[in-house]
Amino acid sequence: MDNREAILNQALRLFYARGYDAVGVQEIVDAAGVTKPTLYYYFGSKRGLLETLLKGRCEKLEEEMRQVVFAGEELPSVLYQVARHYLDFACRNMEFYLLLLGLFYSGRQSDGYQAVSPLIERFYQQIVGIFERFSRQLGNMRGRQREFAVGFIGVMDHHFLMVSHSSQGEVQISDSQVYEIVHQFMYGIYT
Amino acid sequence: MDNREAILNQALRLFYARGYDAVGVQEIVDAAGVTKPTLYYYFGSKRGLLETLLKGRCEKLEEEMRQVVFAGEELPSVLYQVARHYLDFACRNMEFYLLLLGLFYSGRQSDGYQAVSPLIERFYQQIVGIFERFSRQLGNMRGRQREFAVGFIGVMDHHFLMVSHSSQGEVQISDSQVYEIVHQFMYGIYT
DNA sequence: CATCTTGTATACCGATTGGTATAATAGAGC
DNA sequence: GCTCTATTATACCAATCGGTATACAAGATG
Repeated sequence: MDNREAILNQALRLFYARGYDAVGVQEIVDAAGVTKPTLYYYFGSKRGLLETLLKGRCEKLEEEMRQVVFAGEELPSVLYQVARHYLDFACRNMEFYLLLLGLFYSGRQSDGYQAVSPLIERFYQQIVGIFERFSRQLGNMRGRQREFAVGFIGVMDHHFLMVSHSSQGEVQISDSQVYEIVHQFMYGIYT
Repeated sequence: MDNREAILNQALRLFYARGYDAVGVQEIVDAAGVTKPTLYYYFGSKRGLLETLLKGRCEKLEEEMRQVVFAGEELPSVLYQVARHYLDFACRNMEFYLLLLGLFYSGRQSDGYQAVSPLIERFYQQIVGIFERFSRQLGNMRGRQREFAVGFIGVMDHHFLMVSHSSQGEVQISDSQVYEIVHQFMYGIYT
């Protein structure tokens, strides 16, 4: 059972660094110190390995988010808490999070996109739910809840990507940075 | 010389659909109706093909942007024009643009990221330049020009990605959508 | 002890990978 | 006609691809 974890960890590391398609099964099992049949015993296929990897960690993110999405009576405070926890998760699971983003931005006929797309959609629904819950406070939204969610997640993702690009190793995002990101989203750049 | 173009076109189509690493050289030349030595004659390697492909189209984007970045005396009108032209380019070159995004979001040790990263950085500098030029109008920016650029591009990219996901074939972004994106970026969601 | 399930390794499969050595073809300049 | 250069095809390379047939070891259960 320890081997299973080792395979998942090494697969994450390698997929993140060089991409799902560029990494061979042989390389993964070598790094994990096992042989191919062991990998295929646990995951059935390379695609199955990817799906197991994504699903497990995505459920953790979704779980963490569930506890924050409904905490707060005011939209700004909810958005701030969501951003704080979301970016915290991204920093704590940097490799996984960047892998997720990369797969989501890859070609739609690729294995990676097809595996990640339904998981991302679930997360989007959580954020859309926030804007629906506070739609009274925002005046006439004209059904723009999803656009707001897209904008909000887009800003967070892109910021995290750029921060992680300009620093090697551990990534940190301070409270004040989170505040600025959310503030800019809510009130624009003309503060 | 016609074969060269055919190879570039088919490579773009296939890389976009299934990813750079997942597409073999053989498949590209088959689709283009040529043979492998022809591809290697023109581009030297698979990586060289990708770089030629990216460089050629990126120069077109950069050229188009140069004509807009300095047009206008007010920040809002410049941002609106930039967004309009940028998203126009993205719509007109959907496959190329999504390939670009996908490569930029992929692992840093991958061929794709390494080929695309310097090209994207040049584009970022163009946008950073806008916020530097209008820094007087924005009050104390505290060196946040790059953060604004990151936020601006992030919003546009993410919106385009979501629009292209939810529609197949030709993608269009109306003037009013562009207006909303830029408006939300400048003034936030509390309009 | 015998059996059954779980997990792992050796050794292999056909297909495909990126890339190339060699030669043929074609058009241009002399 | 001759040669030079640009372009293309045939046929091949070693290496790697994802995946598997078979056997073997270990622990639990009867």
